[in-house]
Amino acid sequence: MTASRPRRPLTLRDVSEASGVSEMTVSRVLRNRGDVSAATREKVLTAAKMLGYVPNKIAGGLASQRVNLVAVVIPSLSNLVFPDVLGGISAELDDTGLQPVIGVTNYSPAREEMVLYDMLSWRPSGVILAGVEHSKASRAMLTNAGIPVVEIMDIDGEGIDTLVGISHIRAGREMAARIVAAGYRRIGFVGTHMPEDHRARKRLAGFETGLGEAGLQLEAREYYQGGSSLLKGRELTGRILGRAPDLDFLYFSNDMIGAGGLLHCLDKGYDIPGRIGLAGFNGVDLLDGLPVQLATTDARRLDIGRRAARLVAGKDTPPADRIVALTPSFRPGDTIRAT
Amino acid sequence: MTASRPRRPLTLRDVSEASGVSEMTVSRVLRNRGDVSAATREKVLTAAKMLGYVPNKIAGGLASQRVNLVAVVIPSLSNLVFPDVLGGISAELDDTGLQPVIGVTNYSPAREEMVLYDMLSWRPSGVILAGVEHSKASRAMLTNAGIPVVEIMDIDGEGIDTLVGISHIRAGREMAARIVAAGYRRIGFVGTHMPEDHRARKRLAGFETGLGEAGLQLEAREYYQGGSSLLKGRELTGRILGRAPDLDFLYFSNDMIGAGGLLHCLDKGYDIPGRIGLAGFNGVDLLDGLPVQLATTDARRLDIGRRAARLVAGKDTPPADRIVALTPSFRPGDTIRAT
DNA sequence: ATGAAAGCGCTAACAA
DNA sequence: TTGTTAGCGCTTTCAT
Repeated sequence: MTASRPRRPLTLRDVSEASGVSEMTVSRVLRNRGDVSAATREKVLTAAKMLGYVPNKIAGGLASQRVNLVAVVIPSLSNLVFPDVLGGISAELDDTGLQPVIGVTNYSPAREEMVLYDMLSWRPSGVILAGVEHSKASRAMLTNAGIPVVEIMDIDGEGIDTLVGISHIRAGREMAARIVAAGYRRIGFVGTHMPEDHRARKRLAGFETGLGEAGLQLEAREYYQGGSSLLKGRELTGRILGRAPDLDFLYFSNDMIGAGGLLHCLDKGYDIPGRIGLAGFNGVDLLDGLPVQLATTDARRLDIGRRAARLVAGKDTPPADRIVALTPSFRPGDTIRAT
Repeated sequence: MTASRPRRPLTLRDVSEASGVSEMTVSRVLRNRGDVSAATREKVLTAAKMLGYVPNKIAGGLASQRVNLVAVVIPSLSNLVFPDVLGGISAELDDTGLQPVIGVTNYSPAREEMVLYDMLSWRPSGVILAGVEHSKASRAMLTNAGIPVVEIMDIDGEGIDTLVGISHIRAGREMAARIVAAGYRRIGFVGTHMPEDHRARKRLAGFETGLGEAGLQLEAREYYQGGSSLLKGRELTGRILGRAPDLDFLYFSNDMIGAGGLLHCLDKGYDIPGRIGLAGFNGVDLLDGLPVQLATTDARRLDIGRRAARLVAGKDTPPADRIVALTPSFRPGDTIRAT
């Protein structure tokens, strides 16, 4: 038995009248707050359900000065890594009454600023955002918001409040060390050329540092723009090996183009990992079924999401130094010689 | 020059006092509404920026009874298709002042109900949600909300308000017709077993209808649960061909497991598309670099997102029959014999 | 072009 | 256990 189509959205008052109970008590029942007798409770719930009442959180938020939203700001949804992070956040927020609201910046600081402004105007209970590089205005907004702010993915830089992530500089450096230890010497890099993808940039910087520590340097680089796909990985790999045929290792800025590169090398019949070795970054499960498994670094995406969520939810307290540093783990796969 | 850290969030009143202009005029400036002299305008903007004022949309929404949010409800983010849909929505909403808010249901009707309840309690200007199958309560909520409701992806079923999508029944049926026309006769299916993935179910049903019209039927099926990956596609394909080695075609419920199946067949050295043909569904670009291109059907994800967004934004008016039917397009790839 | 008053629908704080 | 009152920060409406 449903009520007929209302022209005006229902309010607490409607439920109050239908149940013969004060608005305040109705409010209490609907929020499970305070003591309400079982009988009243029943009456109210029945009336609310019959009318099809949906509370107005706009009004509720204004009155209580409290909003159960957590702003989550990420650069992209099509980059495979972010859905994983969101999964971790969402899982950990599930039993807290907090709800994530997602904003996408497309790696643009200007857009990030707009998205933040928009989200903060809803007065969320906390903010989780990717990266530590933000415009001055963004930093100011976040500082002034007076709510927990967790910057995720990257811990190389100055945080606003709390950081949760891995060091990409170190991840790049350690990959270089492994590659050198495995005996590779003529090493090339294939990666994105987005100036705003700071994490990719830092990995490369760390990688070059690592090579330098072994007295080596990058022999060739190939950059691309836009999203990553197998096809692009193939093309770029063909190109870099065309220019520098004697490379014996390729480091890719992510698994997707790394896998494309791998397919190119398989196509050409190169001996992997003997003649040439390959490594990507992220640890994307999606690609696990390829004929040969790409070496990579697991970026701990799920854990990053979880830890960040626990912090904004108040389940964890931030460490004294305000940095939660996770350890990326190396996955050898089949594309790098055993040391 | 930034103002010092405020303990209390800033209000219009603060900007009003700092600029010596009434709250009302400040409000007008900040929303570009009504006539305000250039001088006043300047004063207000300066004051607002200096203080770092961020408007309170909670209060604004309550006062104006208008909220610039569009609820977007989808089953999953890790399924590659939804980010594409979101891309279309986001692109089309960009110049409307409307903002998408994403909710994820994990293919659970109960969760969909909760997500909807939650989102509707923020009084959004419209709702876009995937699929036409919803709980009775969900339908009631949406009907009573008094806002545009666009159900996307699927047009096989009864809509609440407006539908934008493709017919999955027809997509399955047409794929069957092509396969039969190409001369394949012993056909198997590999797909998800989620009872709540209605679109996959309908494609299979349409596919079987199509086979039936040619006097054929499925020779074998292999179901799986959970997400799709290359690895899973490999395993299932190995399994189904183990059980039914004489199959000459495999229809997969999506491109990801289809690609896995393809890799398995390449591994085994099967003649593709001679000895065995393969087809997936969706038209996912990500996989374009595989050694052999999988036949598939482009599900028009981006267009679906765009058209849905145009409808909720009022850029388009719904057709008389309230159904925007898009035509999925077949992509032959290399895994199906030429007709 | 600008301002003053009222009130959006709810909840905090207090009273009964 | 239930009810009353005031007011959250903004926008609508009307006045000037």
